[in-house]
Amino acid sequence: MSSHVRGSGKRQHIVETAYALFKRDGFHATGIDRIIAQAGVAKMTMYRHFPSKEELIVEVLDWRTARFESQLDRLSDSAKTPDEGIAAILGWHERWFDSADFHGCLFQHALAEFGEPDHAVFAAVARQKMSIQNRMVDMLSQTMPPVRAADVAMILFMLIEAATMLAQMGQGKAAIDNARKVASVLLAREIGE
Amino acid sequence: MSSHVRGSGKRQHIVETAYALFKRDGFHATGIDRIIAQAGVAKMTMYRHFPSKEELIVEVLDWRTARFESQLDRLSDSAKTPDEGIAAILGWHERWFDSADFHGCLFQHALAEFGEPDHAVFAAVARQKMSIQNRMVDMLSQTMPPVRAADVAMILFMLIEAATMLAQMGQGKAAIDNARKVASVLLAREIGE
DNA sequence: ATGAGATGAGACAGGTCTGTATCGTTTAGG
DNA sequence: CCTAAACGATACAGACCTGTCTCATCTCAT
Repeated sequence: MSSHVRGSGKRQHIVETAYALFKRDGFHATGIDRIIAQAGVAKMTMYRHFPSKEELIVEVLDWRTARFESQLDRLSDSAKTPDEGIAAILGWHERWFDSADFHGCLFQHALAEFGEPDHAVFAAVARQKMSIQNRMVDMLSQTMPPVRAADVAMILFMLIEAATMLAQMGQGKAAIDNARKVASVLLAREIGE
Repeated sequence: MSSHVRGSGKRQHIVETAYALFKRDGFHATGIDRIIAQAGVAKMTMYRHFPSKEELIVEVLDWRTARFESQLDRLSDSAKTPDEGIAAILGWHERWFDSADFHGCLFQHALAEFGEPDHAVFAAVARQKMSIQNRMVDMLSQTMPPVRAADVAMILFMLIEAATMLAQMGQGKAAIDNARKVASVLLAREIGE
């Protein structure tokens, strides 16, 4: 009764259910049994789609990366200048911090639980973090030399990542405000040499 | 032969052994059996000192906070100006990133695995993060008004936290360099209003 | 040296974990 | 309608988890 999800929609349903549980409880703390129970799916159905829990985690992270990218793509369309683009990204994060079930950055959490550099989950995290960083480099390269764009992008990236962590500790508003102050300086004047 | 650790030194030995394992493998992924085996200690010895694994985790975090604080205290003694103090903290982190068994920030990892705000581990993380932040506020208050010192301290704190995470992804050097660039601007000129 | 506390060693309980196997049922496409 | 694939339900294996319990041994201060 509850679900007429069919075709390959079952696979996606498992991914999104696992995402919600991983986000709230963590990866090691979330068992396969809880995922399939929450998804209303047989265990073998999950193991036919994903060869292991680890592969499911990678799939969840990559799906989340794609969704995040498409959301930022929509924001970029309505931003003409780099300043507007950066402001849009900061605004997106500020709204995210206030969303109902915000539990910090899933990729930061994945990095914490799977910190070995040759782990598949580590690679998925690196993909997402480089993706957002490259996005800002591209935006900033419109109005500044590429070397400086890389520095400014990394600084903004660092502030956003830290703001996400601080948001989990109840200081998201102040963190975003301070990130904006630094951004305005970085985008207006020179820094470094 | 391996151990003549005795008295209440056994408790401390368990804490430091658990610290090394938690740091490398994470909290949920590290079982009690591995901790006591690595420490060369009976299971009941551990459970007489710590009522539960969760309390052991809190103890490990608080001990690590104290050690971190005493290290920074020594650095503060040889720093006259806020600029020197901030530079010393950044330098400490830069050396930390290059240390042999660097695996990122244990407190960030704890926050990832125990993200519920009313959890004892969460509180231990918050203590450490506020501690380093307050330390910088105190340093900066020597040469700037307290409101601005709070903002600058938070920005520097954010850059340091993000640099620690980036160091785990192999970008620690560039991250610290960029943190230094922002610090020099924050300490020299005005920001915000 | 003697009694009290700390410890070592290991069995044990009860639960959960990942992953596999089996079998009956449902669904979808030709 | 009919066949082949997908799915649900469940039992199962083997390992690991946290935490408790017992008992022999060791250490140390008095």
